[in-house]
Amino acid sequence: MIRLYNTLTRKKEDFQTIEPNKVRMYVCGVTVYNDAHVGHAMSALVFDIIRRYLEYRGYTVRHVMNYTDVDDKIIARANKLGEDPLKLSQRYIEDYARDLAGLNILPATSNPQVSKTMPLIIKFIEGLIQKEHAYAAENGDVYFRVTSDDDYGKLSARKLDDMQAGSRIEVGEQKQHPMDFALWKAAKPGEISWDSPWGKGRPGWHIECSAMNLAELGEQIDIHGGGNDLIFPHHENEIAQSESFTGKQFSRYWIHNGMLQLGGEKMSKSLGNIISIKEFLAKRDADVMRMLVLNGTYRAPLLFNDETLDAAEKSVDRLKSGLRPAAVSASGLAAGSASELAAVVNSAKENFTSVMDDDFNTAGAVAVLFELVKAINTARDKGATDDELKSAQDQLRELTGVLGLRLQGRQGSSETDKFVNLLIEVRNEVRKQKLWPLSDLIRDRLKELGVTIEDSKDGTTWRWG
RNA sequence: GGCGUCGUGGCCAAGUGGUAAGGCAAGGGUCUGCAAAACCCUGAUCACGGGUCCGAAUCCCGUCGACGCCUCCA
Repeated sequence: MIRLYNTLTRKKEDFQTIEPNKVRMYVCGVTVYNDAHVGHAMSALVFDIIRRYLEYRGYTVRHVMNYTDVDDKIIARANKLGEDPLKLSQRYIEDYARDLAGLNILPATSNPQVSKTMPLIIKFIEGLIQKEHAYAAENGDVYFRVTSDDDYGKLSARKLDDMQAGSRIEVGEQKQHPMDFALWKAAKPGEISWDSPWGKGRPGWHIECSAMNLAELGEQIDIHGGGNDLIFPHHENEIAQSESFTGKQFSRYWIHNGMLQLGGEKMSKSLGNIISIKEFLAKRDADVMRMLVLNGTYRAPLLFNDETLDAAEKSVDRLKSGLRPAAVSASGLAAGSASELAAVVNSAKENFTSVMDDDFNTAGAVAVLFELVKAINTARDKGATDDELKSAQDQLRELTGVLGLRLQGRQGSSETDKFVNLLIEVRNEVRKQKLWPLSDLIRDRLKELGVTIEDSKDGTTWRWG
């Protein structure tokens, strides 16, 4: 039984899907107006890991991630660049998809866009007006009436009375209550707009997700996810809209990831302390970012700096060490050692599942994998053959795969490998003659070229990386 | 100010009632011409102060501190 922490109840709960063995999961995507940063990567990774694990546990996951392609910032950027806003956002949608692929994140089952959901959004708003949960203002804006929703504030644990102090009304807004929020915004001159019963305009931020949820997954979903900075107001307002519209519970479980921290602060576009996914991938392997996330708790803040990244990189290397082939001199394991290895392999899967079932405890899961690595390496040191290592290494590959780690070493071409082998051969001759300075020179120079040499009493091995 | 999350060894970080997983770093050792890798060994009583309990890092109260939200935001 999987248990997960539900923001709605602030407790861990048993995971029960609406339909047996099927999961309807909606995760808030990004607003596409410039390069996505590693904070977005964290969120995408968290839900990729959750999705992979649910699939590993036998669920069919319908994973929807939206793109907000109509928005103030997109319009502002497009105006600045003299570009059509929808073309601009389309460009960044493709760009983000590439970033995610670079991070080995599985494509969502579906990626709806606001600009392609207009008829349903308008229908949704009309429905809310009919039920008196919303009202059109004279200027063509439409607002959601928060006082019409009895349990408004339940997700973020706020009460309307407590919130009014901090709220504000922009010039030109015609709200009946300060906390009312826009479902539809009347177009300003020159802005991209769509026709509606309230005149030309475009949707507010929150309504799109409610509408796309309905279109893609139906009235009720199992999991709704996103960064914890979306709890209020975005997700709170989504609940208000959807539940007021359908009269049913919207999402059973709400999962929120913590924020990536850069220098003690949340990384965000508005703070400007940004490292883009592209910049990251130019310097480090995708596995490093994933390991950074895996080593922590998805709900907690995640420290992103050279120190934590270096450690993550070393951790990835360590996992890879378990996949190395048998020693050159491997002559087979003694019976006792073979059964020790078998015992760890047998318990690994069970332990892995048991910790992951507990609210996706990836840090615990990684610890299980390190135990497996240690057992494999110990067996190799004791003379295990490739054959004897196989089932353990298969297990390691399977479980790291569930977490989305690739553990690929750098590859050379068969051409370059020939030359490396030649150099190793020459070096071995040099070593026989005990010409150590020359031998070490070859090793050092190859290291600079990305080839690591390891000598043992039984021979020399090498690898890229 | 309000609401929320959290405070575990040098760093990252599991564990949420029965005497503290794992990774990184550091030190010692085996192996090695040297190195690297791998393996073995070495370290914390869990922010602080009260309380509940036979027993608490784990529950309750308080203090201090950090972060997030309350405005766009993964």
